[in-house]
Amino acid sequence: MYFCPHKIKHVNNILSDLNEVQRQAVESINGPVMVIAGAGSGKTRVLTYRVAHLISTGVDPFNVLALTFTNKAAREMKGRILQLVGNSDARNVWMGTFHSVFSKILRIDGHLLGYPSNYTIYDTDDSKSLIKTILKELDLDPKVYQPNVVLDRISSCKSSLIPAEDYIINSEFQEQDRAASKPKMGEIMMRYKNRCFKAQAMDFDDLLFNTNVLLRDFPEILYKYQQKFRYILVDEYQDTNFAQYMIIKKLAARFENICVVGDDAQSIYAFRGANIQNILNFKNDYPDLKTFKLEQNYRSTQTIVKAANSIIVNNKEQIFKEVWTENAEGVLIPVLHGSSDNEEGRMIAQSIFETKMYNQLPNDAFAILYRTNAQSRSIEEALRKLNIPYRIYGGLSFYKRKEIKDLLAYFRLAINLNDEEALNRIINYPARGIGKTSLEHIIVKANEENKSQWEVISEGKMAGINTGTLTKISEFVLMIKSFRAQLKTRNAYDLAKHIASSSGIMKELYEDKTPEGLSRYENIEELLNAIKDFSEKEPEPSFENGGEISTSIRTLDEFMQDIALLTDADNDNENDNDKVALMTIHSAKGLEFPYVYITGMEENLFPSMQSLSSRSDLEEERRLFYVALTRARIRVTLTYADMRYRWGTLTPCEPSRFIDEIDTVYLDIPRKAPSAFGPNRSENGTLSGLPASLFQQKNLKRLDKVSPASGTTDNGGSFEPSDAADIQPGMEVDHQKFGRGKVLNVEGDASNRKATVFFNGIGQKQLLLKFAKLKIIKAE
DNA sequence: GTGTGATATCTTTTT
DNA sequence: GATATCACAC
Repeated sequence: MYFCPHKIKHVNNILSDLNEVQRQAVESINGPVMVIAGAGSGKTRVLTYRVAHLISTGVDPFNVLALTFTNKAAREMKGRILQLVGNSDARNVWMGTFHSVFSKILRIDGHLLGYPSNYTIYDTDDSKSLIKTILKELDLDPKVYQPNVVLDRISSCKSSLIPAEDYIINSEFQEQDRAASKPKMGEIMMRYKNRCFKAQAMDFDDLLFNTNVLLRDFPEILYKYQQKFRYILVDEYQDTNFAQYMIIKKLAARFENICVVGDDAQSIYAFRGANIQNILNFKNDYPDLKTFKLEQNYRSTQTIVKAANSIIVNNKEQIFKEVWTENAEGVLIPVLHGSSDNEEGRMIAQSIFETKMYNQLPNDAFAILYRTNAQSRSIEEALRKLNIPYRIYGGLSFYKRKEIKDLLAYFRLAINLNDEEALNRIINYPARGIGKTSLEHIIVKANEENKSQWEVISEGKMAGINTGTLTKISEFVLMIKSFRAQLKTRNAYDLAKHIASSSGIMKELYEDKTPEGLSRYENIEELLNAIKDFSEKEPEPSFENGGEISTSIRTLDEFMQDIALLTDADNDNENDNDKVALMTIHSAKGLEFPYVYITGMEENLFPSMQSLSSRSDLEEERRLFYVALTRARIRVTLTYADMRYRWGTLTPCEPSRFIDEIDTVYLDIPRKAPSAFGPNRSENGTLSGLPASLFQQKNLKRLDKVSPASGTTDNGGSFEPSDAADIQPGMEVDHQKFGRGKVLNVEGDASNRKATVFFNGIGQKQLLLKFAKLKIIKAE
């Protein structure tokens, strides 16, 4: 029923875009497949084409599961597949992060484990705060049992599928904990587990842990999902942990149509339990495995590819492969060196400014990468001084801001009355006279009588609390109950607005006239706007309702499920995207930019101090550097400083060993430190180490095809935009930055006309025609 | 019970 | 430099 001759022709055409190995990997749809994909070798391409190919050969999209690590990757992939298949069937593919897909499974079948379908998801802050409460109850010193360390331990146990019950009786662990003078670790773990369960809450690791339990203990459930997910694809397989490995193995056991894609050289999440052995040993699990190695890099210049290779050979543990490229040799890697972190920032800003002017590039051709989020400040300052617009990815997410979490806690508590962390957060915010001592009474009573805190306060009988406070508590209970009563009847936006004002949060923030208070108020408004958008959006078809689009109202409950696993990187503002990107190297994984700056190339920072003690940690840092280098298409610049503010004081720094590890023939080290503002000339007389001839080299054309960002310089002044009023749906248009695309939709009145355009290889963009320069190529 | 100011600790990296 | 916790005055 999915047979459609037209579609197949379409996909066959696309197959001709692929190189031989890529095509084989896409076409081997039956049986286990492993794709070892070097950086920039078209890994995402293989995955998306594979899904498209599956669908076009008649596989029902409902039977396809594609797992990624970030929401962003999932969304991009989905967009590209929709484009390839040209059919909304593809919407029915289950595509998402491990955590989001498993959380969905648990919403459907978690009742077998005793969880309601609207269980709460605790984020790291909730987990830490619960640990602190437990430490207090057990009268343990938080300096000995640092919440971070405790949580790490809990987390890595769950990632390795070790239940707390096993941990606490395991003599080896007891030994270790005694040696680390943390003998109560097992007890904390048990308590943590029980408290989460009582609160009907799961933390991030529980989503994996419990999914595994579900599939392990309920054969009929396992059977159901095995039947459903006949074709499984896993992205970034090198970053899976043991729990993820076991779940995938179980799901794939029946049909063994499993395709994992990864690059051992880019494994950078061992610190949170990723097990590189999963990819190294994959062939032991599936003897008739087909392995494909993608070694041709289409992204970067020869210099970058070879420099990256010269780094990674320093690692011992890896699958042998040789990444190569046909691209132009390109420019050497400039190494800039400033006297302080502030000067480092200035040099980067200056270099971007010059490169941008010299080559007429947009801001988003540049990315600045760093090891730790704290490094962004000096760079931001320098960019601001030169009026270079930038955008920070990661850092504190919108949903982690205090005011946002406060309001969300009201929603959470209304949805799940047992959500302890939410309750503790808001029972006295805004201040209503229920203080620390009262809360302690409540917690003690709840523990003594083995009740939830909500049960205790809703019964209203508490010794040791004065009657005035009791009244306030019962008012609070009544308020939450009234919110709860409206969950199913009002749409998300109406109810959210109601809660925001009648909880007193709006008033509290409105009265705060400091700049921070103002911005907090605006954030709440932004959240409400997001909920409004959500309320008006069509619900996605889902597995449970057979893909049917439901017509019922969108509730707050649904909104909370939607955002529980979202991170900052997910609210992309499509309209203002011409900005320099600032992010950690970790969050740059999977992305590419024409020009990349890797900053803070200093010992103890990159590689980080903590990694220096063990070889495997150092190797992970080196892989991280490899990832950073291979993000760049045209030029990568390394920077470091002699002095840097750390913990508020100026500390001296040494250049990173990683600079020495790069073969010097690929480096461009200015003989004398360049001045902060003079033109930044290197030895061969080129501006910022960039020969003008770079753009005339014929091989680089190939790069231009992949992403037109740099192609704009080729036809410099010849771009003449068409009149915005002439743009109509169906037209083929050219955009200076995004290249060719098709107009899908146009809306809004003359001054505010907005077009939705699908750009080849980039995806769907919303453009304000007032600003976007589009040239009509074909009028349908 | 609330609010203010002083001080200790901090920094990996993310779902 | 920023945030979380603590001590003390209301």
